[in-house]
Amino acid sequence: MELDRKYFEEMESRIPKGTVRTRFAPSPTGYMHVGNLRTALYTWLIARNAGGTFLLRIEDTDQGRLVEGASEVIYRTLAECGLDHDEGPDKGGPVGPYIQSERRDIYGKYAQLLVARGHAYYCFCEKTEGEETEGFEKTDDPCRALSPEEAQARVDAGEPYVIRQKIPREGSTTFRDAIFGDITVENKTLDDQVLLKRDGLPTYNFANVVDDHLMGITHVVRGSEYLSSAPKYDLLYQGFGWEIPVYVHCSPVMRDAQNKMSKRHGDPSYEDLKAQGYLTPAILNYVALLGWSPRGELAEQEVFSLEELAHAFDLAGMSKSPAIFDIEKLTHFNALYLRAMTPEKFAQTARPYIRQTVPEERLSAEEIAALLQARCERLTDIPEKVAFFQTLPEYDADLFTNKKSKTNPEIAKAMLEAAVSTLEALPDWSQDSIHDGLIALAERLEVKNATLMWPVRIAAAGQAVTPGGAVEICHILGRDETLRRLRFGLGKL
RNA sequence: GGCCCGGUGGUCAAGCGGUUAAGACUCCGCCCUUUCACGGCGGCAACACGGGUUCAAAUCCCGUCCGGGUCACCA
Repeated sequence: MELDRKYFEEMESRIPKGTVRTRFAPSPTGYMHVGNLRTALYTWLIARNAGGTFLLRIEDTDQGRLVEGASEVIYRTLAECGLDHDEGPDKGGPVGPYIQSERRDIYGKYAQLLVARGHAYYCFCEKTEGEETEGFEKTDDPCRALSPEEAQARVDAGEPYVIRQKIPREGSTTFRDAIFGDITVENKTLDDQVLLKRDGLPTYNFANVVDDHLMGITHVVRGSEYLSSAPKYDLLYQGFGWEIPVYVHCSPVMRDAQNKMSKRHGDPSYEDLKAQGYLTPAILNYVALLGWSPRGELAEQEVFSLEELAHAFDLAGMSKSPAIFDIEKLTHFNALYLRAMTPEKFAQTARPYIRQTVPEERLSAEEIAALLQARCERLTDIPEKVAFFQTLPEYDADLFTNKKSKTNPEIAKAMLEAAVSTLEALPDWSQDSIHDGLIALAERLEVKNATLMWPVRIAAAGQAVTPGGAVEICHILGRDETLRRLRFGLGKL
């Protein structure tokens, strides 16, 4: 079989040089789990930190696993997160196509090139079904010894075949990882992995090497589960005579000490987290720190915008050990981001959640939001917290008893009666006048503020714990509703 | 099982031969206060184990144990 020199020269000529190029190469499963997102983030950060190029490649090597709309999840997630790519299926670029299923013919040609270079061979053996897992000795594949002419003859005769990598039997291979350093393995522990399958499609490992090279990828970022196949990658690059990229193997994100995060275990995807009321920047911030930490001056900093991350990011800060995903810490970051919003922005964000349980427009979403900002960690906490504004909950009279506020049913009754007449007589219903009126009343009655405020708040809200105090709640409810609720409370005493 | 990687409080995580072993989350206490929260202050809690090397080891070496990954015509 003739090798088409021109083809390879043409492919080579398209490869951009002299800049950092990274790629995020997900399989379109329709599910972006947290580990995936983190890998995408690190990959993006490496490119942006160096002023390089970040590209997206979809690894959809068929295998019947096609999920409708799965690529859209990827595009949407990257866009929402601000991980913009410079090249990709939707953007084009010099080294396309960027979808593996559209690159099929490429792999076959390169597999043949590798055979010609003596680093791969045709194998005509029957498919092995992994039934010999017990025997550790890898018996040499007889096809490895076939002469090129013999192999070619059988191919020409239409015999089915795969193409396998020809791993040297002797010696060892040392590869370098940016995080793990130099790792050496004996070549004899490596197997002659299949490069091109019987159906002519490449295996994942082969497609990756070919694509990464042809796309000019300088930093291969991937999960540490690929660490053990890295020496085979090196041998492949060497076999082709290609420059070996920098490997960046990221340790996994775990759900607990022994299991990775997984859809199967019901661990949340990026979209799930958003649905649970988490903010995108908070998720990114948390996830970035799960496996990377800043050095030097920034070692104490925990809150990072994407821009700040892009500046601060360095490979030296990457962790070698797996990290357990802690939803509580994510929640903490989320609370931080919620509080850091401007009141206007927060109100806008919170409004739909408020309106879930407080549809009545008369009850100001802005005012309710103001009470909420320091008091919620997730947006989804909101509906339940504010429902009492819309509907007075059923409550028991013993709520009026509170030791610290020095109230009991008897005192509460007196306080509510006094509060009702004070509030009725207020010249206007501004927050200030409610506040001043009640404080003055407490003073006049010679009780501590809490003794008056507690029963008022309980009657106004119908529950022991509320966002905001008596004054704010009364103001939001309005005079009529407040008085109605206070009188109703009085009825219980 | 072979090979590879990892192991600092419950979790994330500084540390790079000499530190009272940072910081954050969680939890607990106190202050603030009109409940709760926010904020402030304080506290509990760690170098897996055993040998070396060294004046000196969480840091370097070896072994053990534990955990993970990988050994597919899956990605």
